[in-house]
Amino acid sequence: MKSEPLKFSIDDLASSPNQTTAWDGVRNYQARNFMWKQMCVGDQTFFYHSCCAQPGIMGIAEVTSPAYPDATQFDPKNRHFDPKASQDNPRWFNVEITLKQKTRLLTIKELRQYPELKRMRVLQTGNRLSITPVDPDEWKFILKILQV
DNA sequence: GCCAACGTTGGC
DNA sequence: GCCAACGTTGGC
Repeated sequence: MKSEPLKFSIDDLASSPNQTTAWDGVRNYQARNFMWKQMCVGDQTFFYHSCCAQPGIMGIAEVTSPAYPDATQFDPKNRHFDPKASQDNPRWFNVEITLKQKTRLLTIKELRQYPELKRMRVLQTGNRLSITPVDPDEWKFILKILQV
């Protein structure tokens, strides 16, 4: 799961109540569907910093709530307000995630050096999805690199 | 349903 | 700041 550290960094997550946050504001259907239809409570995710000097994996978080309607879509004052969404027919959903641990910074540059990760979704050219699935093999391999 | 135009993302 | 890539919008 990607986040721009200037907007919401891993330290922001660490200092959130219960080290937990709603992953709201996602306005891409594919990314929404990953949260809505594929994520389960207990799933783990890498927390990734994007759009910064040193993009890369910063830590591990866990999904701690099922998907529910994203509250920001109903709030006209919120920048993620969606006039086409209604309480009866919400369009956007989010899960909540909880920080499990910070890791060292594992940069995109380093990630790209491992042939084992060549097919990793987040590394593909032109990938702009803020949420992408990680293969179990890729997951295990990265844990090994991080020695966690 | 097609497709051009436009906006956004994100690495560099 | 540049630029490639891609999603969305909207006219037809």
